[in-house]
This record gives sequence, C-alpha cells and structure tokens, in this order.
Amino acid sequence: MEAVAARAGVSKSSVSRVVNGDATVTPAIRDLVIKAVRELGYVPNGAARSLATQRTNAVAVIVSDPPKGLVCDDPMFSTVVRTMSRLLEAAGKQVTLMLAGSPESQLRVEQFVAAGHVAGVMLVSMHGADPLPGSLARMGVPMVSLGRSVSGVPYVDNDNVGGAAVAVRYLHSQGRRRIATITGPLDMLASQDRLTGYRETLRDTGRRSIVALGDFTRISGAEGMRQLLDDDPGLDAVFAANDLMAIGALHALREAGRRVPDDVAVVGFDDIEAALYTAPPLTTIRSPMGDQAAAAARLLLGLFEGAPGDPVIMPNELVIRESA
Amino acid sequence: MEAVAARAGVSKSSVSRVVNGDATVTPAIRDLVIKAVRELGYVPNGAARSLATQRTNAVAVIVSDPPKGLVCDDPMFSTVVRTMSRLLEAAGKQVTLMLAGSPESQLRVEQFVAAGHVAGVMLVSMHGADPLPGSLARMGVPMVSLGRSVSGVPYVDNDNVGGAAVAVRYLHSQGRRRIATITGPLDMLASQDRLTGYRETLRDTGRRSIVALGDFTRISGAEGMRQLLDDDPGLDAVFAANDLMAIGALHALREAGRRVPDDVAVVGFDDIEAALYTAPPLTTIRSPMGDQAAAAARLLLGLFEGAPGDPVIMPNELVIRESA
DNA sequence: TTGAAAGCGCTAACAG
DNA sequence: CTGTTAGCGCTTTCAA
Repeated sequence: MEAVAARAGVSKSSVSRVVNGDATVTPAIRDLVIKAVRELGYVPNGAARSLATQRTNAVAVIVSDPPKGLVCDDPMFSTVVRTMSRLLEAAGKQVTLMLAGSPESQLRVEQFVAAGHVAGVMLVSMHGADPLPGSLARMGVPMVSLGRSVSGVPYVDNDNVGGAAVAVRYLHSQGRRRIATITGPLDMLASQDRLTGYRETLRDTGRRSIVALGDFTRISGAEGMRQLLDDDPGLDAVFAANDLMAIGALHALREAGRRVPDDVAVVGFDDIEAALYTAPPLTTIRSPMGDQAAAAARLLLGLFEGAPGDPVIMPNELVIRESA
Repeated sequence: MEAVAARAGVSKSSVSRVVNGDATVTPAIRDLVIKAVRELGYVPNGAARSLATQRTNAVAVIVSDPPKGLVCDDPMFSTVVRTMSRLLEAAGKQVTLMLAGSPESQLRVEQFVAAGHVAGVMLVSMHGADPLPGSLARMGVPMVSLGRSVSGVPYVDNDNVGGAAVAVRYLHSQGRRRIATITGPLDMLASQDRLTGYRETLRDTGRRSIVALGDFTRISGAEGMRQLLDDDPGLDAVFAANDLMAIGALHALREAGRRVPDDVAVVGFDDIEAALYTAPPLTTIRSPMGDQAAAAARLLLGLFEGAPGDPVIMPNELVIRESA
C-alpha cells in the first residue's frame, strides 16, 4: 500500500479511500491511484483490514455432521452449499465452512465465532436438541437456520406439517384406507413436524395412525416397512418421512411380495434425484432445497442490513409418479 | 490479551508464549496464564495474529462450478467436501469454500489467494482447460488437485484408464462383442482417460470402438444411447463414462425395447448411490471418492510440512450388479 | 526465563 | 479534499 502511495505520489490515506470507494476523492488522484494499483498488482491485506475495522466479511456456514456420517440430508448438501455460496459470494462475503459434529468441533465453532472471525452464521440442518444454535445466539451474531431450529433463531424451512398432510390426503383420495408412516429421527424438528402432519390429517379422516420409527436412512426405511407389515398386514399405503426411507420401503415391499402401487402405495418426501430412478419411480413431496437455501442466504444478508429476520416457510408440492 | 496479562500479573509476551505453546515458560506462569485465560474466556484474535505472523491457517477449497449448474460431480460433492473438511479441521485448518465458475469468481479466487489469505489450496474437479490451476500455481501457494489437472500441480485421482479397461475387459469376458461407450465432456481429463482406457482395451481384443459423446448428465446418456442404437443396432454392451449417463442409457434402452442385461449389458462408472436403485441395479466401476478426498487432504497437509507432493492414484474396483 | 518495544498493513479521526 | 497520526491485537526480536 505504501508502494502504491509512493508510486501515485499521494498518501496512504488516499489510497485507502480509493480502494474502499470513498466518494470524497478528486478524480485525478483516483485515477493515479487506480493506475498504480494496477501496475503494482496491489491486493489489500484482509487481515490488516479486519484488524483495523474490527469487521470481517466472512460468513460461517455450519453444517451438522453426525459422527456416524448419517445421510439424512446428504442428497441436498450440494444444492444447499452451492446455492448459499453463490449468493453469499455474490454479496462479497467469504464462506467459511465448518462441520459441527463432535463436541470438539462444537467448541471450535463457538470459539471461532466468539473470536469475531465471522460477520454472520448460517446453520444447516441442526438437530432439535443441538446446543450450538443457543450458545451462538447468546453471542449476538447475526444468524439464520436452514431448517427450523430452537431458541428463536430466524429460520427458513419448508412446510413439513403441510407437506405430510398433502401426502396423506392424496393417499386417502386414492381410496387408501390403512395408511402407515415411517418417521425420521424424532430429535429432528422436521421429523416431528412430518409426523404431526400425518397424524392430524389421519385423525381428520377418522383413521388411526400406524407408525414405525426410522432415522432417515434407507436401511431404517426397509426395517420400518417390514415391521409395519408385521404389525398390520392389511395396510395399503405408507408415507415415508423422506425418500431414502421410501426407497428402503420399496425394497422391503418387493421382498415381501407386495406390488407397488397395486397392493401398497408409497409416498416419500424431499424429491431427491434417486426418487426418479427407482422402480416404480417414487411419488413424493418436493421440498425445494435450492429455494430454501437461497431464501436463507438472503435472510442472512438482510440481517446485515438491519432487516427484521422473519421466518420463511416455503410451500411443498406433491409430485405424482408411479408409486402412488 | 492485555486483560489476561493483567489478571495473571505477567506481560503480554508471556501470555502469547503460553497461548502458542512456547516451551520456555515457567510452569508457574503457565498455570497462572491458563487460569486467567479460562476465567476471562479469552480467545485470540486471528486477524491480529495473521497480521503479525504473516501466516494464516485457512485453506481454500475451490470447487469448479459450471454456470449452468452441470451435475458432473454432484453426487460426490458431499462426500468430497465433508471428508476434506473433517481432515483439514482436525489439522487445525480453517476451510474457506470458494466456487470457481464465472470469470468474476475466477478473479475473486485469484485475488483472494494473491492476498495471502490462505496457506494452501485444494482444487476440486477442475476442467482440463481451466486457467485457474495455472495462475494459482504461479503464485507458489501449496496446492493439490483432486482429479488430474494440468500444469504440474500435485494431484489425487482414480485410475480412470485402468477402470475403463476393467469395465471393457469384464464385458468382453461375458461374451459381449460389440461394446460401445458414451463419453464424458472431453474437456475433462477424466473423460479423456476413460475413453482412452476403453479404446485401448478394445483394440487389444481386436474390436472397433463405437463412441457417442456425452457430458456426464443423465439426459446426455439417454441421447447417446439412442444415437448408438441408431448407428449400430447390433451392439450388445455399453460402457458409460459415469453412472448418471448409464442411468440415462438404461431408460433409453427400455424405451427402445431392449432388455438389460439380456440384450444389452450396461456398465457405469463412479458407483453413486443412485446406481443401487435403478432397475436393474447398475454394474459399475467404483471410484472411491471419500478415499480420494482424504488422500488429497493429507497430501496438502503434507505439503505444509515440506513433503514432496507426489501424485496419488487410487485403484478402482468393479462392482458387479445386475445390469451386466 | 521474562518484559519492553517495535512493528505487521490497514483504517479513521482529525487537522490542515 | 488530502495528509498526518494513532491505533487494531498479536508476535517477536532484543535486552535485562
């Protein structure tokens, strides 16, 4: 910077002003500086800038990362992270990706944020009981959660209750009368909401719930399905709380010799890529992750400008394919 | 830090030494400082540290991001990014994710690295013609490319040539005699290599190549397959350069009334999750992305310690399922 | 072994 | 509108 100042024959302050787009600079000086910057290939030092301004343009994207490497949201990871990065980068933010799984990584995240390294935080698919949102919220850093969280953090989510309701209503409208469900892990709010949607809708139709517990993995979908078949051999439909489990259910049904959708109809949730390739292709509730990620990014960016940060809930859409 | 020093009754220098694990500190002082740090919840300021040391513990993970949002490597994104992050974080590095697609983002990346914000760079799935690896290499920052790159950057890759060869040999061993291929985008080295493996192996068996150009998308796989069927209705096998295209080919074959594998055998490449759910499940070449990502992370970490940075090539494995 | 002091590169009052 | 100056919080010689 000193070199630039010297070359342009001005002071460091002027260089700083030009570089930071300060309006109060004589065009002549501005041009001189710009020329010098270009000639010297000058790039400002962010560390020094952060130190001087006590600000940063980094944003942490914190992804919950279960120790076992559960897949719950994996098919979405690319969409979510790419979409957010694109928007955040376009807004001049620098994306710092952090995995929050083990207690150590939790600590690392907290320290990192506490150290003031980031201007804001995006929480991605936190579990309901996760202590991180709470402790970060206490630090007062602008924060948005993708997927409903606890502790009053602004969030973006899809309409889990409504989506499940649509699935069940559709099944009912097709003449299905014994509609079961396979749930996600109940420590996740999304799972709870989908179960609620299923329960309430079923109750409205005067039918009883038939529930198996799953954990959003394919395996658990297959197991849940087998158990459901055991419990109630007469069931004619199943709503799986995500597509991965629906795919597992499809396999279990085939094993059991039931035809889909003739004997048993299957509806999933999420509309992941793989839902297109199953046999038969999966009827599912599309929850638009790209849109949600974008909304979350915009919400955080808005927070920086002092916007209120009201929750955003995106509607879901029933995608009818051949499994129901 | 001053507060810590005051509370411990020592100088800032001592605090700094303790915090940075300097050996030359009296245990008594060390304990005092540690206590004060804990009591005050002190977290060192990274910006100041970077400024003073002229070093940083941030690493950029640069993911090529085609404007249109091509899926070429999408199913792998989660595996790759998570694996790398985990290892990098475990080594105390901070991961900065950057998308390199548009010219502006290229520039942003270059400037960012030029500004010395990162200690090293991980390049993920760059295209062969991408100018970024070259320009970054010129800046002399430690760098590793996941997927072969140009310009002498240390890289980790799977054995694309060998994998394709295994696929073709297997097909041949099953009695297939007219083996076609659908290629990836030929501006990617991986595509070129897979094509080379196909060509050379076929030549060894004295057969001629039957080639359709694809771009790693499902659609292009279906189109390629249709074209292949047009060109050579008698073909009895196809090697798709990735699973997505193999899935597209499966659909096109069904449309055309060919049975798989009875009439036409299909082999893919990658072993993505979805390959399990197709009908019939896809025989494919497993290229272990998690292992590759881990190797890449370790390679970069090694570079920091002055290790040589020799290329790593991971072997592939034929996964036989029902499509061939 | 410890402390004092001099920066790291930049921004932001402030005076001119 | 421009230049001077005093830090931002930390590391790191250099003496003591």
